[in-house]
Amino acid sequence: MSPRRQGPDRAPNQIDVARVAGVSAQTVSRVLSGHPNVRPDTAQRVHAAIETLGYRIHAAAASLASGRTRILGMIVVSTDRYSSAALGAGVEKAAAANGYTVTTASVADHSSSSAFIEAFDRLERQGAEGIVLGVPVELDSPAMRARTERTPSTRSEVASLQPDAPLLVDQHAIGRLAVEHLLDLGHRTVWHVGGDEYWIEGRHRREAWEQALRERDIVPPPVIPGEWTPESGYRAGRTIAAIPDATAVFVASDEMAFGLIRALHEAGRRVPEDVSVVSVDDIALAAYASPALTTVRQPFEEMGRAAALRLIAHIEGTDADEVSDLHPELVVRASTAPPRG
Amino acid sequence: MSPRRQGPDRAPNQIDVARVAGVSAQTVSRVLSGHPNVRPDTAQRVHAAIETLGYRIHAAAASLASGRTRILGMIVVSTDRYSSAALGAGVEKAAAANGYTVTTASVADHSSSSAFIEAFDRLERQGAEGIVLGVPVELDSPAMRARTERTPSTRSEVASLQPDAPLLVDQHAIGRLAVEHLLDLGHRTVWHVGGDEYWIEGRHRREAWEQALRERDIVPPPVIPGEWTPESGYRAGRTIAAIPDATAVFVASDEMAFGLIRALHEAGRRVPEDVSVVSVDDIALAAYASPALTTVRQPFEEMGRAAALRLIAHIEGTDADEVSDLHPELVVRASTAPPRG
DNA sequence: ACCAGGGATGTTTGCGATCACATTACCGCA
DNA sequence: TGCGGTAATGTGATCGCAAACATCCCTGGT
Repeated sequence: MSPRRQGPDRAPNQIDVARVAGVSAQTVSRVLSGHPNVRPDTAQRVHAAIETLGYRIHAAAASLASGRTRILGMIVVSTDRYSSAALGAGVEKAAAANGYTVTTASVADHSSSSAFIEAFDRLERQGAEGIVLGVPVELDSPAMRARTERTPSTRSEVASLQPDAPLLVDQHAIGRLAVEHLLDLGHRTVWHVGGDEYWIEGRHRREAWEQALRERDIVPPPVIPGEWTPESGYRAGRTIAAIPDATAVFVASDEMAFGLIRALHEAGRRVPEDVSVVSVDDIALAAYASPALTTVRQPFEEMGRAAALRLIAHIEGTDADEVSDLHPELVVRASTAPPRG
Repeated sequence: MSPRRQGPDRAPNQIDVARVAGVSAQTVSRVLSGHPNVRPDTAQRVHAAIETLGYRIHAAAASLASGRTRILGMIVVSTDRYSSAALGAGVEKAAAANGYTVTTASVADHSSSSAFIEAFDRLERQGAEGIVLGVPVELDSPAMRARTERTPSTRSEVASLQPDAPLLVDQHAIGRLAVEHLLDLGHRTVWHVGGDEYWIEGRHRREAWEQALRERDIVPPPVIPGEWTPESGYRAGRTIAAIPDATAVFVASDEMAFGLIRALHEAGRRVPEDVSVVSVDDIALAAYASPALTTVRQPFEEMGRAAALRLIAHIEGTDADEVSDLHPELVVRASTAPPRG
């Protein structure tokens, strides 16, 4: 793949292999693609020739000829957010297991929609046969619609491109699990520190929180805004600390919970004695916060895996063997307790 | 890139564009590659034709013809470790800024060397013109040597492939910074919770710790082993807690520090009053630990950026404009204090 | 012994772009 | 007016592989 090398030191191709093995190039191709109708001893000779020449298939040539690239694209936010990393690992693993490679394009969080389009185009140019969207994208714009029609895409958190399709991991269930745990402990109401409303997950968690409260005839207090980062959690914590009768908080991510709890401690409110906190994700550090976080676990790697498998099934026209539903799970640790008194 | 489509609905190619614009395909190619000798108005017509047809260049065909792919490979451990994620973001960003795309291969931590080789081969087949190694690989084996000779590679943490080359971020400086901070506070000695010795960073940090102690005529106490994870930090913390006169610890990563501090607290040792802790990385959550972590900051994203730029410079034969040295930096927060008494 | 059928292999063609080289158009200057 | 030189564009060959089609040979049935 290096600039067209001349002379005898250029990379060997199928013709070279064919010559050494004493067969035609087509037979080499057949051996490589696992075609059934090749005599075992011929295949043997071909493999030997491949070995001695150090031949490796030229992916660009193969995909030009076949029209297949076996490339999956992935668009993620360019932060070190834990969730993106784990999700990406899941996608990569599932792709590799199915003979696909993954190429990544990252965009800044809160990017303009044109930045997405550009990332999408870059991946399409590169030949991506399907794209995992690990970012909040408006899929309704004409530009995005044209693209998602052309190459199949999966929002990592959404089961399909149908706007009303169930989420890959039920975000409403997450909110419900958190809120009901707190109410069941005896808290009168639950405050909410939101994720970024720009993200669909953030919106859904808030909606679920509201709904769960309303079902018990509780009027939801105002949402305290956040944006996933520990810093924003800290700011929200100062707000909460100023509300004397706030005894229970549902915060949209573990990383925000770290900031939140710090702010509460600084204000002299103990967790969980004075304030109970439930968050979402269950990152590796959640168990090592002070106090250890009660949180709703999301199986990120599984989610990435599921997204990739779904895409691949779509690409290859096979039925997506129904990916086992991915259920969020409440992990009770030390940041929640019944209210005092 | 979808399976060879027939008929009039196939994707438009340069010939189609040429026809619409009333020029030859070669001229279209020239316009696309920014060749200087094209009249502005013809370029205009070509662009218009591209727009109306929705033409997009076919990367596989282009790279087959040109011998260039502008693909960078990246091998990372398939964990959700913060450092890998941030590093990857840096690589991606720098690559995109230079017209390269990044394809990723992940391997499990502690993989066999054959797993690396396989990942490397996958990336080479895909056409990677250079590979960023975000993993600890033995580069000395014949198999790896053959590969790194063929396609340029950069260990993300190493300045070059020379075994004795300076590290991209001076790992020895990290250890020195940490140890000297603690000694300057008045501690008699410093214990060390190691990162994984399988990783070169882990080894270097330990060496620097030993050396810094010896320079002040202190005999290093035994190393307490770890493996980057918070869990291993917790285990190490129980060990430390059992050592009555341990007042200062240098732990090889922030994530381990969370576990370590938890274990110390459970054993009734306060941080920093009884034990001071310095770690490495300065992840986003470090400031929100209890207590906030004193740590040696590594600029992960910059490191990724630097690795990518260095590779690209190598590929294109231009001189690597000397990447500004990446200096680790001690961030003093609340986990360190002078020893009592 | 002959033919049908299919397994094993070879030959030809084309994927979409770029490269090297050929050609044409145009300019300035003697 | 004619000539050289450069800018602008076109033509054919080629990259490495796989699809489609063609060929050959062997086997088994009658």
